[in-house]
Amino acid sequence: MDIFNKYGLKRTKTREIIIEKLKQLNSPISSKELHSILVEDFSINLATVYRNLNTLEKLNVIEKIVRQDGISYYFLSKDGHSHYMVCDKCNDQFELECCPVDLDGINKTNNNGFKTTGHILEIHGICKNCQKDNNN
Amino acid sequence: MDIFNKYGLKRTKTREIIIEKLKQLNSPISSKELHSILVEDFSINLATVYRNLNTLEKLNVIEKIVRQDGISYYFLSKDGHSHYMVCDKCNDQFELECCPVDLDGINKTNNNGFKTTGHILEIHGICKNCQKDNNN
DNA sequence: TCCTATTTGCAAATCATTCGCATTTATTAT
DNA sequence: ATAATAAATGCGAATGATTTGCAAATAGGA
Repeated sequence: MDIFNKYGLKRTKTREIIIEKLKQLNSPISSKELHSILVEDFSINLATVYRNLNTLEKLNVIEKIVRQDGISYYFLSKDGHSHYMVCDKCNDQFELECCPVDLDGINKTNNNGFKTTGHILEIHGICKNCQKDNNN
Repeated sequence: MDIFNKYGLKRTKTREIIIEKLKQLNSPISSKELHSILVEDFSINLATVYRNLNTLEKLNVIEKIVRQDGISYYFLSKDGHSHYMVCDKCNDQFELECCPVDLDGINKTNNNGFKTTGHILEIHGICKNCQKDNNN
């Protein structure tokens, strides 16, 4: 029995193409961006994209990160977690090879009884391309 | 000459009380929360709070962080940067003693020409209090 | 004190996201 | 395969945070 069925949800065409596209992209994308890519090939409503991304996130099929622009970005869940470098000029993204956060250290140094469950890290900077293009 | 003057801006009562309150709080706060605290004692418009927080951020007097709830939080700039643990239940915040991100490691491991300028880190978890209160 | 540029208050606009509701569709039992 | 029904979709309206236009108020210099 598949994951949708398990929670009384349906395996719809919309969900398939959303998951498929996220797999292709392999990089966080916003609801609106994803919608505008999908409409090129399918008739699909923006609200439906929002709803499905929310659903898929609850099922842990995808993950969400809210960037500093205040917008939610979604990507297919992977084993372990991932972080990204984001170019401040072109918004291009690069996945980090590994997680550079010292979790043990955090709990040792901050003995305030806080039980950490996760973390959000986002590296900002300028990508290779934008460093040349001094325009913009 | 003070920093406002330097940029052709005025030292208004509003700005003074905003800075004063952020100093007292010493912890990131949203525009709306700040406004609702300030209106208790002063007549001040929400849009004015938004505008001033934006202005102060541009002057680097304060810093902004967009949390996973999609809302902007502001706090007085300090020497060096700071990160916070945020309780997923009560939203209480705790400043980290030090930055647990291995920046050198990042640049060594990810040799993609990206020039890092900064990073956003947010630790999620459950605070001491909310761990007892199994209610909520 | 007067002048002028900056601020403020207020209401309307914007932008991302969510919601209500009627219609369509995926499942499951028949 | 067909009917029954719960979930999904489209569409437009609602929401909530934040911004903006504009007229009135105010700070700081002459």
